[in-house]
Amino acid sequence: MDSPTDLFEDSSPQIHAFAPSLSSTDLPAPPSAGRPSPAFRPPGFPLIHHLLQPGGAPRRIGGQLNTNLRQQEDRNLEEVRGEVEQGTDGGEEGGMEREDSLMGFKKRHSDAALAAEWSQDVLKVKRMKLESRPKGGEAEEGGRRREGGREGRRREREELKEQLDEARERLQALQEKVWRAFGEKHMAEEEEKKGRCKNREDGGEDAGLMEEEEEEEEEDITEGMYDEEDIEGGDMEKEAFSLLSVSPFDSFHKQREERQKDGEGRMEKGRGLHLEGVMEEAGLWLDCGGLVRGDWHGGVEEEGEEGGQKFAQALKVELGSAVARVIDRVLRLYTEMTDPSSPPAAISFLPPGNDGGRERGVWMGLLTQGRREEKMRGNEEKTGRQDGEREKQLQNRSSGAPPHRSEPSDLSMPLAVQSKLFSRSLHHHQLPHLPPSRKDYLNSDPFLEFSAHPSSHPSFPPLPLLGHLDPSLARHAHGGRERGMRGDGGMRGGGMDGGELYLTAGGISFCPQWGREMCFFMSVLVCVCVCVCLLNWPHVYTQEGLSPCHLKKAKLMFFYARYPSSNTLKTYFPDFNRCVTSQMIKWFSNFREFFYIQMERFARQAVREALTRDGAPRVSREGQLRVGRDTELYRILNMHYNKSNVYQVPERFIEISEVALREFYSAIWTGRDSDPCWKKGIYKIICKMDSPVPDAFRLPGCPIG
DNA sequence: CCAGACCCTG
DNA sequence: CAGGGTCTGG
Repeated sequence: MDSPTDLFEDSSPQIHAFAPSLSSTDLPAPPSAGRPSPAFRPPGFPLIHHLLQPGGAPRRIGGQLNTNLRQQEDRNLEEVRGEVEQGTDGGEEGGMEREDSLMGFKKRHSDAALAAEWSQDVLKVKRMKLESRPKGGEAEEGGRRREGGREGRRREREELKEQLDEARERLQALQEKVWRAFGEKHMAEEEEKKGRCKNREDGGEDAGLMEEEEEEEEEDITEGMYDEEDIEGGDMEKEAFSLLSVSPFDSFHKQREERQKDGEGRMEKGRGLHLEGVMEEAGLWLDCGGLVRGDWHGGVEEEGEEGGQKFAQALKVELGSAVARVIDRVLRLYTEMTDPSSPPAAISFLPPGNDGGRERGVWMGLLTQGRREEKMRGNEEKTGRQDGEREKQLQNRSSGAPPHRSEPSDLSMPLAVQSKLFSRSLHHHQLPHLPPSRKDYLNSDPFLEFSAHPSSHPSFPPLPLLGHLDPSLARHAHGGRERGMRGDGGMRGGGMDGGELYLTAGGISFCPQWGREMCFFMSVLVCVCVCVCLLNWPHVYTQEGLSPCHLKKAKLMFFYARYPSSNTLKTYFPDFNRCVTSQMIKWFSNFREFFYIQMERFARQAVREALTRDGAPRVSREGQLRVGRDTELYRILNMHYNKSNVYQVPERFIEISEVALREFYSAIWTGRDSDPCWKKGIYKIICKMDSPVPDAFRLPGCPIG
């Protein structure tokens, strides 16, 4: 009735709304396993399916889920597993018709099959999300509309299928547009490019003042791609930032807007001029195929779901714009980097499985070599020395030799871009504006990092930050590269996180058979996957949980509130999201546990002492049953909740501690502790004694030093 | 049935 | 402090 449970009035539906819903140990085998593996079968299918196994995410937070939730996870897993199996068999059959039509639609593009597959994968992603997510919503509603909900979902699913078909068509249209743009822009920009190269040689990007800002941005990209020093510098990181983080998603968390204003302004200007249409298409496509449509058209009345809808809506927008940006970027990369001697992409592309992989590798190598040498000439003229190492690299690349354990090759430029973006996000030490090592970073104060900027609500972080926020990203980066393109796309032990995503991307870029279109699609796919990852595992960017500063603050809050509601927690932790809510609640559970254990211990000790002394407990009671600042009990509590002893323990907490101590003492003395539930009464008393947390705790940062 | 508290263990 | 199991009120 008024058990402590009641104090968490609003927490239940929100805690796990975005928590992993699947177990990491039960990842289905890659659907492609055991099948005749076409040489050109993109790992996209297994990739995206693995990505969709949220269990691959670290379980640290997910582990906070209680038993029932875990059971729910298992159930979801079973259903998703079934879905995956269907997806590989029946799903593909069904997809064949569409694929046929798609092939017919784009006969001249020999990679249309890939396109179809890719879009199928996206559809599967959506389908799987639809299958799994509404279950959470169902649970949240306590089964009230369970029966009706199923029919509703079926309807929704059908509705969605139609929309997905429509989305598919739009995607095709988009692809058409892209191909056209390839050819057209290639021709249109040849002259412009020559001019730019000259400018670069003459001394840099300042010369671009007569160019549109858009062109400057393109300059950044190519510089970053071709110049190792630039890569080490920061251009690529800027690109990574702008590529995925600056987006309409930010309107969801308006606080972020200010911080990103700079980059955004730059981006918005540079974007969407001649490619506006493409982007519109991309956005439209994603809008139509909204990933979790059922969620934001469902129970609006629930507060918890409302947040989910907002999030989903925001993600939808983010996905749309991110994909559009990737397309935009990749497209521009292609068109700009295309050498005059090389035919337009649409023409030069070789069919999948064709032995032209190596050939294409050479071609691409030469393609980039020209630009690279140009760039190097410029640099060497400045530095006045030759760089033999670079020559060697160039030779390797142009010979098509597999760039064993090196930076992603230039064979697949977009993927190389992606990989480098990821790489940069993984190798944090290369980021100039961030601490030199992960350890340092983690030892620093992420709480302050976040809350020092009111704008920095962890909504959708810059991609490069992912590597910082989730150590697992970096941890697996190297090993994964070694593994390269294993059949499972570099999966290890069913684990799946952003790091694995990178590995897969890296693996792709090592495959010489991959054509540019393939890489283009994979780039988009990778982007989508990143977004999906972030949707499913927001804790990936919440620094694998809460920081020591969060802990410190929570402990101090415990002086005031032993049973804070999740609303209270949200109020006092601005950088709070659903994933850390459960952890924070667990913390307070642990705090209470420690508190009551101490109370019981000292109460029992007092009882013992009273009994051994003279059998007259009343005499010693006043002396023993107090928690003055001079007592051992106080010292222990202070040590636990206020280790640094900088904070003045509120008097009220001492009073409450005394109440608790005496209640325990009384219960033990009267033998009520034989009742297995004897503590509940005490809990009830204590939970009514919460006082409001001072406003100082609302301020960002640690409340004290 | 489920979320959350409690309990125990590492 | 985290994780897993159990219990319980709603």
